[in-house]
Amino acid sequence: MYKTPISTPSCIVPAKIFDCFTSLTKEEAELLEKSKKEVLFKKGETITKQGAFASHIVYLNSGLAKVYLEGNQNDLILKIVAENNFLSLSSVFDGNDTFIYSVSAYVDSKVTLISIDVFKQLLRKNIEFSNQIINRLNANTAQIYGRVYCITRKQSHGRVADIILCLSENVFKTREFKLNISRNDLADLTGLSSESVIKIFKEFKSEKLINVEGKNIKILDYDKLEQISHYG
Amino acid sequence: MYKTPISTPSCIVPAKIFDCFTSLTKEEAELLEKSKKEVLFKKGETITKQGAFASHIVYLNSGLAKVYLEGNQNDLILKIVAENNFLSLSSVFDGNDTFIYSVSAYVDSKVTLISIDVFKQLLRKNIEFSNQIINRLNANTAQIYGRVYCITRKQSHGRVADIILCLSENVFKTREFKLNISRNDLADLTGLSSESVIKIFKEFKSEKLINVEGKNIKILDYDKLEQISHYG
DNA sequence: TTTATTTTATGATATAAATCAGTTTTTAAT
DNA sequence: ATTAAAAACTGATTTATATCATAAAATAAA
Repeated sequence: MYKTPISTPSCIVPAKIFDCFTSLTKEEAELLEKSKKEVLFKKGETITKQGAFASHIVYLNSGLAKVYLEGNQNDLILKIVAENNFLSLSSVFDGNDTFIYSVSAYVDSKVTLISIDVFKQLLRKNIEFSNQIINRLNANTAQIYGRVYCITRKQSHGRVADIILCLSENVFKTREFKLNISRNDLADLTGLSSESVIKIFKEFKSEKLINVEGKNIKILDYDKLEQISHYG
Repeated sequence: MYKTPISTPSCIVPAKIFDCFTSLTKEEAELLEKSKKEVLFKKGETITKQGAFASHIVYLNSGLAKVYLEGNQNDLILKIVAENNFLSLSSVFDGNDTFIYSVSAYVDSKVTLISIDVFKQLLRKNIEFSNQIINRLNANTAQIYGRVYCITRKQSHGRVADIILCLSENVFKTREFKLNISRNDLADLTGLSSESVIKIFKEFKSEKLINVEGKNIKILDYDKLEQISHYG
């Protein structure tokens, strides 16, 4: 029964107004424009594959995706990424030419691929851009630390409550939403088995904390869930 | 029984030759020199405190420290930091003025405190410096992802093997070393209870994988440990 | 519409690891 | 040198959660 030391939402990197590309000069923007490619990924498709050659920086223009580490039987979802966020920023860094995680689309998603060389050029040229990227990397760090804490220190009920709240607040931004994320993904998101997630959903429902009708979720007792998330 | 998808050492950010300060101009170096403070921390002392106001960037000149999230009863060690590395880089980022984790010294350690304002100025002025920091942040990300995987997907024996190997390879850089890290810290490092760590140490000893005499550890069967770490 | 396949659900059982309650050893303090 | 306190160790017990086996819904495909 600990109080969470971190208030950052653990499932997603908060997407404040973030458009680092506005800081580019006309010239730089043109360079980017020339070298980038927009691609549409369908629901369920793999956008980047762990272990594959990381030739591009991937930016999510619209849609919803999961970033995850692949295991043999279960994956571990590191974060959910919403529109206007990078999907593979950490691949920029020197001496790392493979994707350290996989990304796949939850819904149809529009993605921009930017050549790593061009991206590095921009980082080298434009200090404002570079600083915004630093901020983004740091936001990522805060998010992942929150997640590490959640998964390693909270027990099952707390983790499930955490994810429900995080999805509500940061992804769907309403207390009643259609969860286009499977129970199995919720398991990968909480580090639990899917059976455990389902059982806890049922418990939460019988305790009138949430209402679950198939994929539709409605949060009934926000405060209680928050309590479970913090002390669970 | 999965094969680890990530080969990054999970307990520490690999400390290659890394001295971002060499990229500073004379002028910038002077600015840094004027504003920085060197402080000596004794073994066990707290260097930064989670939740406290983050007024400085902290750089570890010499010594050994742990970066950890505080829980109510158990902490979670995010990483071990060796000399010539930053202890609190993620505090630079805009909109975050508190330390998101605590840092304490394992051995007597020399630390440089750099004003965040000056640090941000340097980031804004010197693009080479800024890029080196980006690299460092990305190395941190790779490390923490490795750790997340280790803690959430491996079971006890694999986690302990992982930590023994990581300490040997990356911290002490020899197969026989004096472990100035308590069993309790090993627990915080593996996400296990200290009793479990002790029992697994004992098992590894009886299986002749390691030799443990109090604080002295010697790795006897490196390959087997690696196997346990990967498939555990 | 029917069939096949995937996802969700449920209860019983197994098990990994925590907790507990001690003892012994080591380290620190007087 | 003696005492106090902290860390390390040990075995017994408990518990949280995974696994297993199987059924019911819900989607997708034919």
